[in-house]
Amino acid sequence: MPKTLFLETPENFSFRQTIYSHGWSELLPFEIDDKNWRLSYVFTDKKPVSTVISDSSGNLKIEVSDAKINAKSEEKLLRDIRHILRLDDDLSGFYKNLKSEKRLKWIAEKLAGRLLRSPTVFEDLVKTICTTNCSWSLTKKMVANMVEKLGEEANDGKRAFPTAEAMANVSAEFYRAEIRAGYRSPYFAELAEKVASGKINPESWLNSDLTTKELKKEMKSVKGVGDYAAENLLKLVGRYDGLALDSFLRSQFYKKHNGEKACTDREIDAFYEKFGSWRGLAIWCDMTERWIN
DNA sequence: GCGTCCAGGTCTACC
DNA sequence: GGTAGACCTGGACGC
Repeated sequence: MPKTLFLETPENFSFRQTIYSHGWSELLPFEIDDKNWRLSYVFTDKKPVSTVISDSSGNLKIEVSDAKINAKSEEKLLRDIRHILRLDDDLSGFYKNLKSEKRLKWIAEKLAGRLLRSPTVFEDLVKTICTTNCSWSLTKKMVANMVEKLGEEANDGKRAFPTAEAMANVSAEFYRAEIRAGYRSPYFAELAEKVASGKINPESWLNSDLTTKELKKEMKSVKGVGDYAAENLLKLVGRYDGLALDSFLRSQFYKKHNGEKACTDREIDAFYEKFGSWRGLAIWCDMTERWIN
């Protein structure tokens, strides 16, 4: 039996802009229904909880697969939903920063800029490594394999993203043969072991006292995380000073601002320098303007 | 059917 | 600090 919960959202929040803010909504356990604008996700607590989230007159409607969910788990579930949809993020500084640029005024008007994220930094870290040096279809396949082969099943048959412990229980060869992760396989085995054993704690990156430069260095100490991956993770923990340039962003920039011609990363950097500590969010919104506008 | 290219890059060795 | 070459996979493309 399902159960329905509601969660109040801030005035300057757009459910559609947030769930479609980047590709994360296409990576399991996320599933997006962009005809009815519903987002599904399987959360992990003591046992997996399958949910369908939708916009309901300015509030969030959350359909939970397990009606027996207790008060404590319900509280954690709502806290996780606040986290993934960035309900507590303050983007007023970003919107103010954009006022000087008329062509970007749509960002504040449409309430864009909240980047969907996972309940844990660990999950975002693994998924980010899955985006490196491969097509988007392969990223989806690797993540789907992890969820289907290592994730715990909820009562409706859907599966959660695997825990670090579950990921540490399989070998690099498993990642190569079953997940199809290729050369990334030993990276995942090593990362899972380090997180499961407490040698590294990606969740601490959310509220770290380190400077962005120091935090980026710490992120890059994880095998498989380079400049792009670290800057993407920084965006997901709320720091936007890096552009996280990848082949997608570069090609979009060449098309939109450079007459289809390639240019250097330094030139792209210079183009967004005026947005200061918000430049990473500015370039992402600029390059994805056509996604749902 | 087969070969090549490349995609939401990173690592290592070397200079 | 900068750079060349290697690295898995699988879809797209040309032949």
